[in-house]
Amino acid sequence: MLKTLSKELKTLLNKAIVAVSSSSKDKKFDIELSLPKDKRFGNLSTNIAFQVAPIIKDSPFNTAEKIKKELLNLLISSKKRHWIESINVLKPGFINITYSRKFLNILLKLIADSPSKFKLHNIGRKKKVQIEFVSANPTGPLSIAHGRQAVVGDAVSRILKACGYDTTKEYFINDEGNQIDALGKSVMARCLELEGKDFNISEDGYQGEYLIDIAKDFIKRFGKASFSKEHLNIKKILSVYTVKLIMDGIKKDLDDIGVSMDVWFSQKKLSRTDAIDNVIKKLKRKKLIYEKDGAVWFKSTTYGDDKDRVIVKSTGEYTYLAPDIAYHENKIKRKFSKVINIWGPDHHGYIPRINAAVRALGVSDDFLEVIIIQLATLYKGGKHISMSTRKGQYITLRQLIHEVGLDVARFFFLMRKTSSHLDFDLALAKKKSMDNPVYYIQYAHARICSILQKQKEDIKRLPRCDLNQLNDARERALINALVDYPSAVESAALSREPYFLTVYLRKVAEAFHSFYHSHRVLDDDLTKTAARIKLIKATKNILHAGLNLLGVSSPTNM
RNA sequence: GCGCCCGUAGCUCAGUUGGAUAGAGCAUCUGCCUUCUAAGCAGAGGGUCGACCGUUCGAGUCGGUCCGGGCGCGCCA
Repeated sequence: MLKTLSKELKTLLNKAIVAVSSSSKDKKFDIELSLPKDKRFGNLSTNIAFQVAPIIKDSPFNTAEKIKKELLNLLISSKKRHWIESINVLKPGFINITYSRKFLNILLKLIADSPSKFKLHNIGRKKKVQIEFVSANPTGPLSIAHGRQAVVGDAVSRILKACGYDTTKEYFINDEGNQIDALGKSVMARCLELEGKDFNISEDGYQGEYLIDIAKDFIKRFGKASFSKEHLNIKKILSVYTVKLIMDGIKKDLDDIGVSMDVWFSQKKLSRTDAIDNVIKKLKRKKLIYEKDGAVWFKSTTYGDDKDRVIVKSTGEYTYLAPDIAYHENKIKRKFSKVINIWGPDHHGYIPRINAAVRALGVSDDFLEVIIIQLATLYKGGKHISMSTRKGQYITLRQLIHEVGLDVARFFFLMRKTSSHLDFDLALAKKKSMDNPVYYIQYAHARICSILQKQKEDIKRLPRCDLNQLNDARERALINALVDYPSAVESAALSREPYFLTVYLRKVAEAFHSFYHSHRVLDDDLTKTAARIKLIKATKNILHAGLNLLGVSSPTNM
């Protein structure tokens, strides 16, 4: 309904502009109807007069007045005229549109009684979108940084799905290569250590203590005797075994933070096919491959990279780029219309080359989208907690979830723009008080549930609901906040920024708490009660839907 | 040196293709629990938007130069 209305308004505005300025007939204006930052400017606002003013050589304010006049005339013959309360022109030249009471009532009833029909704009149209995220090397437990990537990826996926996209969440497992060999060696060293033999973990090895457990586990299952430094086979088996155990751990960590992947894509399996060789051949045919210094190079500069990249080392081994190009070719073959990669900031230098590769494979510029999630740093009461992966001195994602819980962890990870560093204050996250924005929102939901429960017990029958009863400023503010939901979700979807939703939900919760304190829902006046019950049901549905898109629960009592 | 992110209230941050009086939360201060959850509400104070130029009807937002902070620049993955 909201979409129908805004579409209609845009058409009418365009007609109005043509009427105002006969000269601009061929110029099509991209009219934007945005949510004003303050509700006293109405429900929708447009700055179109600023664009038209220079053309008709009049002030923005006068232009706005002229457009408004035309718009009002056009509206008379529109079926949607009853949905508009007023159109106002304000100071510099904004045109503000306010929904009618009737329209708001229709929306409110819809949200309260059949939220599934209060549709989000179907901007996705079932387009296949793949979101690849986390894809952490299986060399250790997930870090806080991975946690943020996981939660953002998951929330973006939920939000896109809600907007009509067909999403696939995917994890690329880097289960072969030098790092995996180093991992095997490190576990081998731990095994030797456990047997009291000589051992050393090399510079590029992994020193995390979690490997000791894996070593113990391995010895328990396969016995001691098999170990000596010469056993290369054992080392291989050990790598495979370790990767599997670590991946199990990673899957569990993701599960614990509410993230489930649709596809686990193994690099090793990809390597077993001819995919990598084939894709290199394909690039060769396009004359994008050459040899230099004994290595094979990909001419990524053709597509905007600042230097060409090695894909086969002089040793004959692939660099990481080779399987990754093959992986992206695989994504293309799977007919996704868009692929979103979510990476940590340490990978941003990698974007031009993978972009070059994807374009070399012949898909359009906007096929691949890379989102860099800035780091999340942990604080405890203002003190920074430093971390180092290799040395294994860090707080893992698992420990964090254990300390603050899934809901808080997820919400905190989503609270900031992905391009901003995130300060995660453990002390704040653990507080069960109003400082904690998660509880603030969940508390609103729980309060509503409690009132609804009481209403069920106390009042048997409510009179017919008249939503015009909701006439106080706070009630109207709450209604206005509720109807912005589709717009908030859409902003989050298009910008791939779930934090829009966290901000929006806070606003709704605030409007509710404020309403709650100035009005009793269960009033002696049962007509008022009936209307307010409808209002809080609608609020509950919006809070629930929004929290759900973030993967945060909506408790019925707290 | 090059590239990316950031610099807005004491702290953590919003500010949607440039737009209306620069906003929240925390912290500080003042009020509010005999009535549906006080994990709450109402209100107050707090700003040279890092600096300087420029673009224009209009700049926190765009461009340039500089200052400050974080990260990345492998035949690692």
